[in-house]
Amino acid sequence: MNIDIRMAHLFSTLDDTQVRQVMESSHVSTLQDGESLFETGDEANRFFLVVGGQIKLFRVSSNGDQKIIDIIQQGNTFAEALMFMEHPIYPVSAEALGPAKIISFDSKRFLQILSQSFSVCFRIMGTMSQRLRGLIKEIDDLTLQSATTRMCAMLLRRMEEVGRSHFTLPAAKGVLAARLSMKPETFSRILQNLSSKHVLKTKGNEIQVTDQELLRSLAHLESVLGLEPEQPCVLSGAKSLQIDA
Amino acid sequence: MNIDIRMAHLFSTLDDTQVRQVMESSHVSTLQDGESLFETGDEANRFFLVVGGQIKLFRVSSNGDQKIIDIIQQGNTFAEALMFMEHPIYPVSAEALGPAKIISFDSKRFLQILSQSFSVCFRIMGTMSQRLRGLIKEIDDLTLQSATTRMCAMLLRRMEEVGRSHFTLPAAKGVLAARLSMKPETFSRILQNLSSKHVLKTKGNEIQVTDQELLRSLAHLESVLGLEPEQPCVLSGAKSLQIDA
DNA sequence: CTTGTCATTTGATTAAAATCAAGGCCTATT
DNA sequence: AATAGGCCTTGATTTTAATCAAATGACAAG
Repeated sequence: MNIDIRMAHLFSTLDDTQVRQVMESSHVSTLQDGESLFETGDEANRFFLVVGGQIKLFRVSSNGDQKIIDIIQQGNTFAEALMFMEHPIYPVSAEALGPAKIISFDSKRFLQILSQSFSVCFRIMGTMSQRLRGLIKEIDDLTLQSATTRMCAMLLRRMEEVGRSHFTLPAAKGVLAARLSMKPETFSRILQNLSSKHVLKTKGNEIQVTDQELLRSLAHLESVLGLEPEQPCVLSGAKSLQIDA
Repeated sequence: MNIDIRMAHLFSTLDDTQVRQVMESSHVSTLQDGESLFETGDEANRFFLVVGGQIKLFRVSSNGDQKIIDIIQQGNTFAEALMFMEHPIYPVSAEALGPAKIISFDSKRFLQILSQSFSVCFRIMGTMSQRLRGLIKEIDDLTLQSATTRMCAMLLRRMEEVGRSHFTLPAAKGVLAARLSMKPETFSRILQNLSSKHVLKTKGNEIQVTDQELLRSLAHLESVLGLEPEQPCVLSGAKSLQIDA
């Protein structure tokens, strides 16, 4: 096993001895698509590093549909925040999104190592407060904004991430829909509407943004009000999806 | 100056001595609307607590218009994540949104205090992860549930808090509405509908829960599906608020 | 090449909550 | 008591997204 866990910044400041210590309590698993890692309410005595693929964190509501809280990309750790709690319980469920490979670590053991180094502590606090920020932002993404706004914000984020106006969606549309807490149908319709407004072109999972300006304003809800009312979208079912006004 | 900075989770586990130490390096400022606190690219050696008002975090894009990243509400700290980084640079600009009052803290000094003991670090990490959990819960409160569900959950919480089925709403209805992320009108209608279903009686801000059973099930969305469809509520405007169905 | 499965799209409909527009009802001040 | 300004309520309407129901498409297995 020659994976260097220092790729994850949680471990990046550990020296060789510490890495060895940590690895002693670790366990590598290969997961198939949809395979569960843990569920909401399980006792949380391990945390994880995604070595390959993606892990989906989600909750299931009583009516059965799931809200995707986060999708952890390879190279990142998750559930490490819980290790500082008294009776840690996973607040979400986790399963592989496509085939994935993960390493799990014993929380207690890692805490012991932490108590040797402040710099590792500080790093963790850094990640945690970034995550806090992210969640807070997500909360108002979810409350203050419409489905279209959320969609545009996501596209914009993605666009800035890759640095080009042409890119591939980072996951299946249905998954992204859930992530943005909307139904796949709604996702599809919004995309279709943006397309009819010449904001972007789609081909499968390929997106080509053509009107960056408009996308940006839609994503921020500002200036949208300033747009001139245009003739309604010709597509009959799309009445409710009009961007303008 | 008798502000207790322990209202912020970052400080919540500090003892009196530590609070005093932290306060020594602090500085209180009153900001007018639009007054700048720092700009993108500035060296980040302080972090902040919003005591009053709101602070807007934003970036200015190349074409000159600004993108709002976040709005920090009073009682919250911001830019503290940066203090755990190597060469901290503010990634956003910050300015007051309306008149605001903030306290700034010296990051290095705070780190020194942290370095005094692992237990303080661990406690902070503990609080942070609790908060993380809280936010996750809040996210699905907001996404997985309907306005009625949120309302019922809030009433139930309140009821169990005071331990009686008769209680006073903890704030003005409009405020509660905003808290539950709905409009005052919606709040009013839901209350009215619950009333017509004999779940509760209202008189001003007084609530008397009469059907605890039903309230509970509405708050959990379970078993709601099992209810028999009843005749529609007589009030014409209330069609969309029916609980059953 | 067919079949089956799964994801996506499309259309029609319904439901939930926002919005718009009055009114009503307190309570504080004059 | 009269008036004004806040809330809160109510009604009508519109908007948004969910739901239901079918097509369509894509891809892997046989």
